Amino acid sequence: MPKLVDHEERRAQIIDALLRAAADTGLHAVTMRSVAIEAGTSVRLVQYYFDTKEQLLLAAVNRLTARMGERVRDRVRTAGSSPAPRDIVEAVLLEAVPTDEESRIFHLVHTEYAVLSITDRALGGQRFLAAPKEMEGFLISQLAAAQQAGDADPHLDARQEAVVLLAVSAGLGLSVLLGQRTADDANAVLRYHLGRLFHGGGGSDEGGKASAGRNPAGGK
Amino acid sequence: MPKLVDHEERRAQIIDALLRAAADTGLHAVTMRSVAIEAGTSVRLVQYYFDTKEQLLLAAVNRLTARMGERVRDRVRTAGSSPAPRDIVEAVLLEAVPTDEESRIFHLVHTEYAVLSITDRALGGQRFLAAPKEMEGFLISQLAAAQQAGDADPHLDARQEAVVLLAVSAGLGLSVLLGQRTADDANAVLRYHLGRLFHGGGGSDEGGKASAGRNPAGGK
DNA sequence: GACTTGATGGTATGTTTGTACCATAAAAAC
DNA sequence: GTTTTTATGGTACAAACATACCATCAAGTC
Repeated sequence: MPKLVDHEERRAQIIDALLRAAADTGLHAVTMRSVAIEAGTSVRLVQYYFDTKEQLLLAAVNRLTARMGERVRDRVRTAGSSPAPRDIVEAVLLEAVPTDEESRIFHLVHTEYAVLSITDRALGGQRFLAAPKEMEGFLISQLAAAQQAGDADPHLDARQEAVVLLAVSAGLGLSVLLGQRTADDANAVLRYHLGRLFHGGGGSDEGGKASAGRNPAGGK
Repeated sequence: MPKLVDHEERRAQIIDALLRAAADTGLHAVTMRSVAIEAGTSVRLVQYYFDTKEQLLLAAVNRLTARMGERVRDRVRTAGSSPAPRDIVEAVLLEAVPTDEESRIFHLVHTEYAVLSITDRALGGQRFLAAPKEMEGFLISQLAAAQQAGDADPHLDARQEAVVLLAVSAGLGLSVLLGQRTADDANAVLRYHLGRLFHGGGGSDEGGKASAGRNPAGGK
């Protein structure tokens, strides 16, 4: 087997093993051994490609944030042929709600890293600041565009609405991870909120309040 | 010193030491030794009062959720002489935004526990489900009351708005913990959102959009 | 005053962790 | 065909951890 090997590919395999292990037992319980076992190799190999555990964890979080960015950009790109701001915003924010198993692993480990970064200053303390700020600016511009197109109330404060949107998205995503809500319900609520924000010109799911979903909470 | 000692008080002291340690170095890095040092005693004493580490962590999360409930009820109680639903809702939701150091410790460790509970099923997997469900019901009833009093648009879906409120509150609180936002800014955004939900009858901070705060993001 | 009990400290022990070291087989280079 | 990389496995080791065990000192109990 010892052919020449694509290092980047091996590293990616090991990092993916780490992500699975972290999603399964928690990031805090990830060890060199558990990663090696999950990857189906030896501890020595993990050392060979990442030297130290800290570097492995760092490489993993880098891959994670990079792929998170890709995911969001993919959503924007595939938001339809000539998407209205509402469609773009909806697509982007829905990304924060984990649906399939892969996205669940993704967001779970991402959340674990985010919380870890609060106390472990070594772990790129400002790694989780840039992306949200950028996203906030993006949402503001989309809201402003909708206002100018007459698809949103011009009296709204675009910045504060953007912050609210970001918080709703993150809060709903977290609640799904915590098992407090189904992904379907979270999606429905997010769309409901967007329906209150944008009028007219809205995506495939029309009608604002109408999309109450299966109302899993029952009557009261 | 070996007088007779109030066990509950000693346990509370040790748990508080654990909370401080967890807020400082992260819950994952808390050890019997670090708790003992933070509490100013020996490891043996921590064993004496909690036997095993797992029981210590469990006792801590119990104390945490209990005090969280107290905090929310305190907020409701001191929400003014004859509070309108908006005042009550505002008071309750603002509790999720950490302001002083004590509440920061509180919410940080609570968040760490919540994320930990996703993967550690031993840690009362359903411990973080009851409180939010109860809260959701409470918010729904407050919104319904406001609608009947004419302080909120009767066309709104009270349940979905309640879920949005919960998500906004959690999302804003998390963003403050992550250092993405100041507590003041988070409070202002939350009040802005409430201003959009309730009209008339509202709390001390009047005017909806007007409360833009110091706008730390600058122009665009 | 003798004795038991409650509260505490110190230390030993077995396990797990990250990392360093030794070994080797296959390919590449010459 | 020998020699040098490259990729991999196994193992050894010091540190840290949770926990169990031994010791002690001050109160209460009789």
